[in-house]
Amino acid sequence: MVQYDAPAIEKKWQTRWAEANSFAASSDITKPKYYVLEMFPYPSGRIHMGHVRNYTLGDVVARFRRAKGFNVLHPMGWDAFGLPAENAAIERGAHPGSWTRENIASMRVQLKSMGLAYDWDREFATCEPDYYQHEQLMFLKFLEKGLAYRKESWVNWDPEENTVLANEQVVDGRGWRSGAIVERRRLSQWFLKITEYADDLLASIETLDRWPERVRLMQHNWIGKSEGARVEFRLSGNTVPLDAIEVFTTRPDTLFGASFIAVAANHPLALAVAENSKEAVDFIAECAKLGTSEAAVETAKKRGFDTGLSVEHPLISGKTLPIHIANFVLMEYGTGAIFGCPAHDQRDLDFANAYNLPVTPVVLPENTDPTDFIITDEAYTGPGTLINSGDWDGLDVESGKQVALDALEGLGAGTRETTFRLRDWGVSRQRYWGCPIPIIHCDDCGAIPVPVGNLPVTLPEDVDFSKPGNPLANHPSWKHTSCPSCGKAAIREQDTFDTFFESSWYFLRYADPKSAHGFSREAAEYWMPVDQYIGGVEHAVLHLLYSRFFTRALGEVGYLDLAEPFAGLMTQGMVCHQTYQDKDGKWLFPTEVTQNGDSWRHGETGEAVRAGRIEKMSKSKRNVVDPEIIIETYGADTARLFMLSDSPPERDMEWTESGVEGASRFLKRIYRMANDDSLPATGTTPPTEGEGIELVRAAHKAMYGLSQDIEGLRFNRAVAQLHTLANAITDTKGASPSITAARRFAIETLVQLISPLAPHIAEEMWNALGHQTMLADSGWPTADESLIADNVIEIAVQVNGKLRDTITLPRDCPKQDAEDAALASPTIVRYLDKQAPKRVIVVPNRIINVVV
RNA sequence: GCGGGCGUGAUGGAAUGGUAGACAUAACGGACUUAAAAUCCGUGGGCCCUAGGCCGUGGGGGUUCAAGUCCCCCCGCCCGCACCA
Repeated sequence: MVQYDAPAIEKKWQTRWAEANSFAASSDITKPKYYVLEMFPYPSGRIHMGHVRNYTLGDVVARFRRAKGFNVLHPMGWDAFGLPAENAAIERGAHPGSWTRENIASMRVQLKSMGLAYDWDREFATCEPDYYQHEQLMFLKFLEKGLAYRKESWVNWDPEENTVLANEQVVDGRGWRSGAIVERRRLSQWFLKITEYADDLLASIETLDRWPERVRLMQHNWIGKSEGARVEFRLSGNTVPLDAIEVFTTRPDTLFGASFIAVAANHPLALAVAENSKEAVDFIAECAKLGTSEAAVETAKKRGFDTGLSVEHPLISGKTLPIHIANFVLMEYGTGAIFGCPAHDQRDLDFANAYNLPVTPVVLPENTDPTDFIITDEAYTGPGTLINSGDWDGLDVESGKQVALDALEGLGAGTRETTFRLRDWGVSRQRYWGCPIPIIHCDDCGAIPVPVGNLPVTLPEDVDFSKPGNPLANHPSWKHTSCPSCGKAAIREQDTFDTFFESSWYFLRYADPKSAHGFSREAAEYWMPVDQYIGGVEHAVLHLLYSRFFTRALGEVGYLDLAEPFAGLMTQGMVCHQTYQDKDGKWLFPTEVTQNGDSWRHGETGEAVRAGRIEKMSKSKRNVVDPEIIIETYGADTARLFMLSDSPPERDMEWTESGVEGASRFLKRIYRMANDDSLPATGTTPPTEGEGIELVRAAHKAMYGLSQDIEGLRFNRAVAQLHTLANAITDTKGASPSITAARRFAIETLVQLISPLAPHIAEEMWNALGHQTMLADSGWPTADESLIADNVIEIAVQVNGKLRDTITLPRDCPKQDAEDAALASPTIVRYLDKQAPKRVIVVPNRIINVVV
């Protein structure tokens, strides 16, 4: 009996594929292409199960398409800039560059052990000047076209570390490392004008028909187009150097219900008030501690500061509204000021209740008595008719909006306006490990682009992480240079790009990774768009939206002509595992725990262990399984097969030991089938009739079903097809020539069908079955559709929608015959109880429903 | 707070509005074995259990000949929110 030796088999075929360069994309652009891409990894040092899942999914698609005759591009590389490298530098003294490159080297070995069909010749790392120099040029071209600009913006500032913090580094308002209270600070930063494309990015979501609906919705909401009005409220006094406040609203219909004006803490009016008020200064400082994230701002308790100033209501003469500075108004959205209508906006109501401001309902829900309609702590945001609104009374909300807009425009107090929630993309980061922004600051000439001939601006290698702050700013010489315009001494920009910059065009680089121009137009236009992009749903908005923007911006500056970068998108779910804690609440690794029936014990101490919830694998909860150990123990094919079984790819999956065992057992089982000495010789023709025919049909059904399932990315069902075929092979007993010929055919089919999922064992079995050619080069079997459909079908018969009997009928039999057969069934006759059926519904080949 | 998703046997899941639970995992029974593992065969939603029947897709309502699937309301859990990638 041949033993299934996964490590030996996997090593053998990985070497063969590499020697034959089996998975290199061809430059023959006359062939139909297929571009499969998985989101490239950050080189953290070791692969985790999320990677295994992601790359297995992509590999199945790549191998399947290749077998079907496509010229497949399936590349891999490294998203190599980022914060963890700097943390390693601070915590362990490692240089970000060497730390990253070592991580890449070890992860590459791990990835290769998975047997992924990558074209490794196209690999690159974004931290190398050979990559990032191109984006420096792209940035300068954006700048020329006005797609990049500089403005002041807010950052989280850690006063102890003298550094800018990412939102994730702010924990409960404090710096994660220092514990110091984080402040908001204004810095001058570079922005890309993504808002220029807001309408196009929104409208084109329609064309992304192979994207998950939820991602399209998220992008839609993120862009957040809202139509409304800009309304001017004139100040009634003149104690500040401003005569009016501009407010953006989507609800001009509720203007009569306005009871206050609220401005952002960094609104010009707030700053003007602060010049003469200590309390205002304190309140603004308080708001600055909130952090910069939207979630922090919106979940914070609504607080405000009454400036003592007021504005005139534009429609009600003599009425004034107080102006507050409020912590829930964002300067980045709209005009940084709102009018509060507490009755019909929850935030405004919370605020009004806290500060005793009046609440006037102006929209009455249908079928409600105005005298009973009182707003206490729940705002009414639904439809209705206007009340308490002068001439507008009786209008419905929608027409009220139009009438309000006309009125405001007539009075010169407001204009129709469309705003987007989408903000321009701030790309400046005050960090070392990123692509330097190619700008030189001159006292006389201002911000001057580095001349194209002087690119790339490379990072200095000798940096010091022991001092607080940005090492690029602390570097003794790197920043000093001369102004390209006037020649005087000048200073380099010390900020680097957001790492989303690199990932916004890497898919283009793969098309032509050695190009001196980033990528060539021809290669990009042949390979793009990516036919199937696969990655985590956490990228549903930012990375995908930035890439869509980049594609447009690069088109604008002449790099290519492409509507959308990713034609098909699949977002995979997370890999989860049960969590375990000991009696002290300390998290335990699954390898430390042994299960005994329903209870768990610590493997060494024998102490009882509490098995907790199934959660996303994370280092902090220790519920992780190391892919390397799984691959060593069971083999990559087992790991891959288990990843694909059971859970649909877009859903979260649970990693279980028994599941891995099950996948391993299945592979061993089919390995035995393929090594069966009693099979007839290679090339034996399968029977076309007689006793083996049912097994042949089962093989064709599997070919058809599995191909459909892979095309539809339903890999769990594809695995079920394989099980069903394997079971059919096992169930077919007998040794007649017809049966053994059918069995060989079914086993060969099974081997071909499993090859995209478990490629190494498939090659080995193909070889054992007597084939000299590599399975990877053997094409894809096509089902004979005449063998798929059964000739007789079991059809359910319902009485009043309840299943009462099943009858067997020939396929596609006439409706009347089906009805007669159903009504002749003794069971049905009994249910009819001698009454004539009222109605009989016959759905051919499916169901018959008798209505009594 | 806003936005998005998910909820079906003990478990992961399957099901163009048409026989709910394909396929697998755990469990149980049997065969083989001195024994165990492996392997093979079988049982496998719940209840009343007699042919048979009743109830079942988070909860409640509705549309339909027919609802896991469509519509409305509610509950629970998970994810994202612009400097993590």
